Amino acid sequence: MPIITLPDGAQKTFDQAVSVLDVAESIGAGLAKATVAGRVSGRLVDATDMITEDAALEIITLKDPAGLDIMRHSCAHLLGHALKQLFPQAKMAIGPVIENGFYYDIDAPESLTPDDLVALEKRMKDLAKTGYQVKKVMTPRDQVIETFKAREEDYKLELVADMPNETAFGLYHHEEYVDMCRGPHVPNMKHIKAFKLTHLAGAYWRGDSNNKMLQRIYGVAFASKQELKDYLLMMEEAEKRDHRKLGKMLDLFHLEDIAPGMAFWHPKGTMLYRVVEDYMRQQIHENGYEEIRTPFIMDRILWEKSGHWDKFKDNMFTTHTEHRDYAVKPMNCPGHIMVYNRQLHSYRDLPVRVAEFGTVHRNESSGTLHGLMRVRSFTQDDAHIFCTEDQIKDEVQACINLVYQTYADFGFDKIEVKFSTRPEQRVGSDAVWDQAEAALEQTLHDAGLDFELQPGEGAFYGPKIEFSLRDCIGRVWQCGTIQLDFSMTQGERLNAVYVGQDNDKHHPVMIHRAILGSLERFVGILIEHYEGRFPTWLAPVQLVIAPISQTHSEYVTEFAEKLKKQGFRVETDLRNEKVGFKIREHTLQRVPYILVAGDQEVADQTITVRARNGENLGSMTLDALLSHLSVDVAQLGRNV
RNA sequence: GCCGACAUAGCACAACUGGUAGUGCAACUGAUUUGUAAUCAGUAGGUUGGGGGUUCGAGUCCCUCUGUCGGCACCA
Repeated sequence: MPIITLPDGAQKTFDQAVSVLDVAESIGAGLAKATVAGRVSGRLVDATDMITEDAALEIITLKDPAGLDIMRHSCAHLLGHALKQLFPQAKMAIGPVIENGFYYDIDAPESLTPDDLVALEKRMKDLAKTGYQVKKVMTPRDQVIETFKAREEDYKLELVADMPNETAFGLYHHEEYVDMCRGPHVPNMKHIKAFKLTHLAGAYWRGDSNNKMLQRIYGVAFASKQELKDYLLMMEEAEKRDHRKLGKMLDLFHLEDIAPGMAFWHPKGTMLYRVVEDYMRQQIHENGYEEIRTPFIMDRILWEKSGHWDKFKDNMFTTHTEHRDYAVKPMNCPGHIMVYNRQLHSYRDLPVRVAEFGTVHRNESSGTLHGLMRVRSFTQDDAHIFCTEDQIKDEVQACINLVYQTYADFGFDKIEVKFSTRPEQRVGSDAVWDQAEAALEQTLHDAGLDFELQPGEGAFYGPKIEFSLRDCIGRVWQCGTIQLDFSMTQGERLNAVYVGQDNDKHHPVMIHRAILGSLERFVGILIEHYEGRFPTWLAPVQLVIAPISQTHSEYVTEFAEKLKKQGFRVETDLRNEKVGFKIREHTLQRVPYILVAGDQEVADQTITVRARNGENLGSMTLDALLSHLSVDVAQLGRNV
């Protein structure tokens, strides 16, 4: 006689075991129709699962984020159902839920084409329309194995073998198609109303590059057709923000075959890059760092000592002259230790903070390259802090603060934080790693930051905190990082020392940190974040002045000179064109202000100001314009 | 690196099953002297990513290399 307690506190008593659907039915037919699953005492269950004891029950519909995920997961099964009808030889691997949708990895003898995707989607729609019931059957282990053997589902069999302690598995019967899943799933395919297969890609079985590459079919699914439509429209809009597209359109940079993964920065892109770099330079000078510059190419011996040669040589470019082997630096840390080591340091000197806009080269595998986001040559706003163990917490905290302050100035408020611990390939003892990981994690907790733990993802020399931003279509890119390193300063490595209070020599702890990370990547993210409509302080060209006719050219040129003297980036457009034509062009080039001068302005000694959004700010004197601009520039990227 | 797709003028794109490589914008020349998102006319621009092959004939078919795009693996 289960007593079911609903979220509002209401209780219902039943004579016998009931399913979630039964309870929903008892409340109302509409609710029953909308039910996709249930949450019984906090655990998600299928709508058809029986409740035998007293329980708290939440009925899950598509309005619930969990319901949406369940439907997406079922949509993956629907894909399986359609796929096996059209491609009976395909073997199903895994089909999980991801952000906004799902994918299914399959092993098929033929390569699927975009046309196949269209056909699959149509079959899925047809199948969903029939509104068939999904039957869940908890099936004993040997019977599951028998079922998948008969169906030659080798990958499912591997999955079963992977769970040796399970005695029974949930098999979901979608008419003739059978899939195995922990569930829950929708009870009826009528819940799947709005989906689209988006793209095909390769993916390794179990994410291991030693395994076979399967074909992955990606899809998105939403509760309603409208939401799907909105999503697709949003993605279409988002793609217009692509930094590679805007980089061409706004003449910021280009890439070419002759140097894959290395950007050619054009004058406007270089200006943007420099504004970012100069901002960061000011930040480091205000925060107690000293700027240095170290060589691009150093003897291989150094890299052997630092541990890079051992752990990182596949990604390093090398060169040699006469009888010496060199490597192009993939990181700045060894060079920074060279600078640190030129002096004997007292504990009183610590922390020593050395910073460099360090250009590094890494031989990234070809398939990883991606516009400015993943390149082979990039400049880091890198710094290394040499300090005592007692100083770690304060120094890491200061770095975290600098990250948040900097990102806010650039207009970012959504920052994803990750904490990565010891990888398999590493230097340093476990005791040292214990200490380093504990120190970083404690600081993260003290800073009150939510973070995602990434076990095994740390650098080879130490654990790291990562700060990531998203690009226009939601891909996550690591930007800032704080890494703790107890190893590289040791005697057997690069032997950095300081004289302690006890008059003995000690090895300092080294904190590797970058705020923006790669300037290339950060600028790429900025381009997408602002869709090229940079706030005035960042805009490569802040103002363009156009005369109404050529008789006003001299006035315009003089006006521009005055603005330039005040440090503004201003261009004149003296071309023999109509003002409407020029406005169109400079608007498309996203210039923050377009200034126009004709007879009226020359007579009044003013200029007419048009903002980027098309708003007419009226005629202003030079002084009025300067004060308007100074307010605009001072807010940086905040409130933009 | 792996799977798949793609590569045509500075840019965006055309070119039926193999049969004379085009259009728009930009560029250049000239006219126009312009008041807030495109003034008009003309000119020039290409070893169709590189190499090889099939064919009477290749942008188109095949092989190969390079690069790009979407993922996967990688990401200090």
